[in-house]
Parts: sequence; structure tokens; C-alpha cells
Amino acid sequence: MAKKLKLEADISTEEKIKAAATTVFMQKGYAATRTRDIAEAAEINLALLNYYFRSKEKLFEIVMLEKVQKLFGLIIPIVTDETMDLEKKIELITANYIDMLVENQDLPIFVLSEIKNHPEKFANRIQAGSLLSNSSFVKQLHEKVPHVNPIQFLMSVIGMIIFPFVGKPIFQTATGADSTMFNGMMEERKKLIPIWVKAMMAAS
Amino acid sequence: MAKKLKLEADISTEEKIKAAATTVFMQKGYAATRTRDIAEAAEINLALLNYYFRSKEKLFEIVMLEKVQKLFGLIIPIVTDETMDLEKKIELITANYIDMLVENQDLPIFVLSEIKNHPEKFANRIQAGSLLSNSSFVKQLHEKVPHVNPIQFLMSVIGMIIFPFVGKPIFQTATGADSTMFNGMMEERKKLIPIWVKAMMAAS
DNA sequence: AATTATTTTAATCATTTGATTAAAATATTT
DNA sequence: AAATATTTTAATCAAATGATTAAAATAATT
Repeated sequence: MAKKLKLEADISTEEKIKAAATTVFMQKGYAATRTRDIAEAAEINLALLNYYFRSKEKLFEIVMLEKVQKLFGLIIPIVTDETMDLEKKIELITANYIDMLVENQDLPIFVLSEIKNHPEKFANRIQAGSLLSNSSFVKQLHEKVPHVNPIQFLMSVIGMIIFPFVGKPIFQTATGADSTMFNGMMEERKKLIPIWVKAMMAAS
Repeated sequence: MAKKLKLEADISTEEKIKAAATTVFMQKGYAATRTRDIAEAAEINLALLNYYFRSKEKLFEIVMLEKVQKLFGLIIPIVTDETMDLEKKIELITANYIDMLVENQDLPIFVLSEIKNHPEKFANRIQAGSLLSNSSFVKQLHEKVPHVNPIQFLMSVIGMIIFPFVGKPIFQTATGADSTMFNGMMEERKKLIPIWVKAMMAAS
């Protein structure tokens, strides 16, 4: 066997396990994942997983927090920006989200489903909620359309962006679209959704 | 113990197990569900579950097919209707879906997540796809807005309707809304979404 | 009422699974 | 090079889990 410098080995082994855990957890969900699946994917002995991460649950929490961050972190700096105008924010949220989701298509269903299965652990810990509610984005929406609850728009925009990825198994078989076609449609949505949202605001 | 007529016992016990299985599967998902959880919820001996349904997987398939039917069955008769006009269809789909989802809030995340976890078993078996693609609803969309892929509208409408329920754990903590407030917002969406979709079509 | 068929139970299996332990291998420090 | 610390492995545990079996209880039929 080849010699390994300590630090390199440390990072490499630990990261290898975490990367494998990320892959397997995202694909199968927490409950259906066996620690042996992760060990096999990481090409390490099962005991090493517990040596580095103590338990399946602890390892999962690390993966999960990273994915929650990835799913919700994107939107916070945009909606809280005090200088950008409303329409620009909508364009940016749409484009950034779709770009990220095209590269991480399993992310939304994984995160939303695991939050639902472990609400006591994650639901409260996500303060994206209060950040959003008090954001300048919500204020701008309220100024533009005072008689509609801004959350109604927020749900719709996020829904239009995220839902195609959540419902992909359906739409895919529904339309016989391959991945290239699906991604092409998502690309098209970066233009469509901002146009639509502006029309929605004007109509309300 | 009270006497039981054979047929009554049959239906009652079998239905009791199926009802309990539905509850537990919907709440925890397939992988996290233990057959003992179901037996306990149904107040029956564990062996009875296997006596009536052979295996956890067979029982799950029965529950799952019913739920898939519930989630997708609603939309088919409307979108395939050859006489109803486009705007009426949008109103009806929205109202019917929201009414049903308010009563079955866990349905979308359960079905979509399980389909994702067992694609080989369910994804292809759902022919809602081809029905949709060739529906008069899609034709009507294409006539009204020829230069936009009708599936783009479909994804948006379904997304606006379903996503609030999928993302409920987020929006709930996000807004501090209780269930009554959430349901009230869903009620409001029955009016908002058709207005919005009409505006979207006019703007495209 | 006696016999047969159906339903239910208690006990138990064989696997799977998360985790631990003690020893071996490797790296680091002295 | 010797001593010490860290990393990795093989073997194993205890608990959980899906499923089965044989017997008991109940219902239906003759």
C-alpha cells in the first residue's frame, strides 16, 4: 500500500465518506440508506464511518444542513438586498435558482421530503422564514400590489421555479422528454417566469 | 369477545389494516415504516398483516396506487374534456385541486417522493403523461399561445397549485402561519391563480 | 352437534442493520 | 530507531425487522 501523509489522509478519507454519504442520502433518502451503502460507495470499512462521524444520524445532519443551505441560501442575499428593484430581483432569483437546480435536480425533493420526515429537527432551525417575511422583497411586493398577501406571490414564483424539478418523474414520462429537452425547457423558463410574474402583478 | 359475522370481520379487519397502513406510510414514507407500526396502529397482530397482504411491499403498492390515482385522477377528466373552454378548465382544475389538497395535505410530497424512490415501479405505470400531452387542454393552450410550449404553462399552473403544500413546512415556519391561516390562503388562491394564469397567457 | 373452513395469536426465524471492540497497520514524534 | 499517536481493519454484538409456522379461537357448513 502507498504511504499517506497524515493531513492528506485525514481530509481525503473524511471527505470521501461525506461525499459518498451525500450521494447515497440524496438518492435514497435517510431511512432507506444503509451505512453499509455509504461505506461501499466510499470504498472504506464500515467502522471508519463511525470512527469519523460517530453515527448515521450525525453524518446525515451534516449532509442535510449543507443541502438546506444550498436550497435556501441562494435566495436570501437577493430578497434582502435594499437597493435592487423588484423586477431585477425576480429575474435574478429565477435565473440563479434554475441554474443551480439544473445542476442539482434531486435537491428540492430530497430537502423538502426530509424536512417533512424530521420536522422537529429541521423545520424550526430554518430561519429563512422570518428573514423572508421581513425582507425588502416582501416590502416591495406589498408596495406594488397592496391588496394581495406578498406570500401568495412568493409561493407562486418559488413554485413555478422549483416544481418542475419536484415533479420531473411525472413530466418526464408525461412528455417523453429526455434530459436535454428538460434542461432546455428549464433554460426557457428563465425568460418566461419573469415575464409571467410581471404580468401577474399587473393583473392583481 | 363479541361474535363477528364472517363477511363483516373480513372487510373490517382487512380495511382496518389498509387504513392504518395508509396513515403510517403517508406519515413516514415506505422505508421508515415498520410493519409493526402498522400492526399497532391497526390494533392487530403483526402476522395478520402478512396473512391479508402477503408482504409490506404488496400492501404498500395498494396504498400507493390509490394515492397516485387520487393525485392525478382529478385532472384527467377536466383536461380531456372536449367541450369546456380553456379558462373554465383552469378555474376548475385550480378549485378542485386546492379543495382536495386542503383535505390531503401530505399527498403530493408523499407521492412525488415515493415515485422518485421507486421509479422503476411507478414512473412508467403512470400514463397520465401521454393523456395530458394529447389532451384538448394542451391543444387549447397551443392555440391560444402558439409560440410557447404548452407544457411550460402546465408546469406553472400545477406548480402554483401544488407547491405550497409541498413547501408547507417552510412557508409555515417562514410566516408563522397556523393551519387556519394557511388554509385561508389556499382558499384565496382559488381566485388568484386563474386570474394570474390568464394574465400569463395574455403576456406571452 | 359435529365437522370443516377461516381467522387470529404467540412464538420464533433468519436477515439486516447500526454500532463497537480489540488488534493491526500506518504515520508522527522523540 | 524507538516510542507514541493516529488510522484502518476484521470480527462481532445486540437490537430491529420482515416474515413464517403451528396451534388456538372463532365462524360456517353439514
